[in-house]
Amino acid sequence: MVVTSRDVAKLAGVSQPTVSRALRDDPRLSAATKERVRKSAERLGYVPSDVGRALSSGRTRRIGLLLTDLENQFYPHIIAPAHHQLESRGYHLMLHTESADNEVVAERLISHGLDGVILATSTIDSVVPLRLRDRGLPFVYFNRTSLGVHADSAVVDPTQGMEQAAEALVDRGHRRIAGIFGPANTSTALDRELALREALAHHGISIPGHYVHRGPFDTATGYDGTQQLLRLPEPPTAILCGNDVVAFGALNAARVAGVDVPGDVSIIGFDNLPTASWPIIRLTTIAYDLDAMVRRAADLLIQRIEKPDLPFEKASFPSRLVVLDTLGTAS
Amino acid sequence: MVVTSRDVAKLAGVSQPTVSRALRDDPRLSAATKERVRKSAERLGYVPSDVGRALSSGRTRRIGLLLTDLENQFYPHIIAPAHHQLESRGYHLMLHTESADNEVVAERLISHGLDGVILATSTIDSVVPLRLRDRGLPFVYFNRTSLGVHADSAVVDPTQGMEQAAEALVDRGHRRIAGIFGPANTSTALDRELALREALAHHGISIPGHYVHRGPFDTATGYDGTQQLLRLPEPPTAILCGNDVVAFGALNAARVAGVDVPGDVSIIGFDNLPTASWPIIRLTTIAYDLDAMVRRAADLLIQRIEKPDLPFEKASFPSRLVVLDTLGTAS
DNA sequence: CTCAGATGTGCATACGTATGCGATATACTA
DNA sequence: TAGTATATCGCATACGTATGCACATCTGAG
Repeated sequence: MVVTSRDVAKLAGVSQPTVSRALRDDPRLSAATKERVRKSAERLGYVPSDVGRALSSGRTRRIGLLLTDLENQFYPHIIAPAHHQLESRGYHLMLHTESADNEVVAERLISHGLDGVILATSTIDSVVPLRLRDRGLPFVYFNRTSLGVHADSAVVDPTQGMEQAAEALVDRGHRRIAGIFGPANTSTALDRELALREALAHHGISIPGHYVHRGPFDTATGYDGTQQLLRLPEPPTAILCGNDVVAFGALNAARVAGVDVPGDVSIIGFDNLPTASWPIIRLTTIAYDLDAMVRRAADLLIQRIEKPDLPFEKASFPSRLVVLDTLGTAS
Repeated sequence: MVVTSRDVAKLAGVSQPTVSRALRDDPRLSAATKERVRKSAERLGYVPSDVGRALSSGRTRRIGLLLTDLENQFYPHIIAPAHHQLESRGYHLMLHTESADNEVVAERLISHGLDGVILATSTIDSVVPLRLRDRGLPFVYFNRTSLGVHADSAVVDPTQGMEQAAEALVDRGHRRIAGIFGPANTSTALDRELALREALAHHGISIPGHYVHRGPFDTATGYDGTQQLLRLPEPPTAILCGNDVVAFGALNAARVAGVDVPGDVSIIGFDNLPTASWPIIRLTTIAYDLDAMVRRAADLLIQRIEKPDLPFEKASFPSRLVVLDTLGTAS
């Protein structure tokens, strides 16, 4: 039914191993033989089976990208650069979207025979990294890291961005500043909150408890948090959001509440998604080089796969404030 | 190094095939043996190798989803339902994002040993369907279809939605109606354009050539097209866009041009993406049940895989107009 | 003319699992 | 008690490719 290397071998008058070697351009074979094999392969429409290859070689050249919540606008933007970087280095991307982070997911990743995994939605208490480590399956943290299991990582350093944001806010007279952060079990949420608090502290400002909301990195979190903040007797004049998607929710809540942005309240995001700079949105946000970060994560993982004994590396990417229309002076 | 079924067999004091059967709950084995094997497997942390399983059984239970351009807001929304539907039927989703549609892509799909493929970004002249058919690899068209190769498909019927849009426009006094459609080599672009033209014809309206733009289903197409339309000596009072993403671009162009929506021009999209109903956007658009369509595509493909001889089926999903804020009366 | 070295190819086997079929033991029937 | 059916499991092998090693052929030097 399906054409195998044996069929090609028969047609070319060589052995099956010779077909294998010829198509992978083994230097020990003569040019004439290679050519003959190639011709035969093409004539039969032969396509090597990755499954056979994987079983025999013990490597699949496939790398998993573990995500939750692809509907979140953030994640799709890491797929294309990851795909390209991996392809350019001879690996294939295999996307796994799982809503949970548990033993089943870990088993699934292991059973697929991946050469490595990029973890993009780890929580600090994820179980997946533990299982992968036990199994000896290489992985890299992207964006978020986990506690307990050390590994290579590519992350954002929110410090500079938050310092610039704090300064920009203070310069415009803001003192009542609120934060709608991500889930408390993610490293990104914690890092950003800490960076913001430290930056504000330099200006003698702190964020009181009733100005703090936390939740998943989605629009609902931004919407609900903003709705509640705007109802306070003394609402904040600025809201810093855990990421752009949260900020979009905040913009929506402000619109529904009839509150002008940035006239009545300023809103700042994080990630600088393409959507943020749409003319109908023009969100002020904190930017970093997402593509470079993705490529770095891919490279770190491949390095780990090919040279397992190197020390772990943490690649940190700087951030900066991008001022568009949702930042104004305090009323 | 890695635990195999043989290791489990040795520990449980049975043969390797017995391990295979026990873990897949073969009714021929005694409950006692199964239990003993399960215990041993757990103790060793055994995870069956998909690679070995695939080679032996000839099936991977993996289904590919072929996409281009994941950065387009539309595509991420089909991944989650596809994933869930396939998992519920014992298959795994493997995402393939390719920028092109060519022989290389087809070979890649074939070599991966997939059991089937969902084609979500076919053009009418795609080569992939040809190769898959030649290879006997089952596939289903999602959303877009291709000419030449017949197969199962799940698509939108734009007729009702376009009729409702035409009526809504005419009722509001619109006569100068423009269209920014998708690429001329996609079935969706053609279907929608045709449906719109027919619907308008019922009201005695036609779309003149200078009111028509075409391009990829992205924001740039909507932006550029709208920019040009608004510059015309007699600009249209309404613009119907090939999909929501194009419409977002149109909204952006109107904003930059200082043109009020819907005061000066009405804009209508297609797809009803979550973003379309954001309070800061509130795009009037044509909706359909995207999730159901995805699930149907998955089911059709699985049916094709498991019962290859059934006649091809075309699942068509109705559409309807959702009126929000970007539709107004003609000025 | 012989032999070391280089070059090119085949043989045997391994990878991990699934499955047809046969073997053994047990239960049941007449 | 013999024979048949049933339950339970192992043996042998297949799946498609890669790779260590042996073998054969050829080249060129001494």
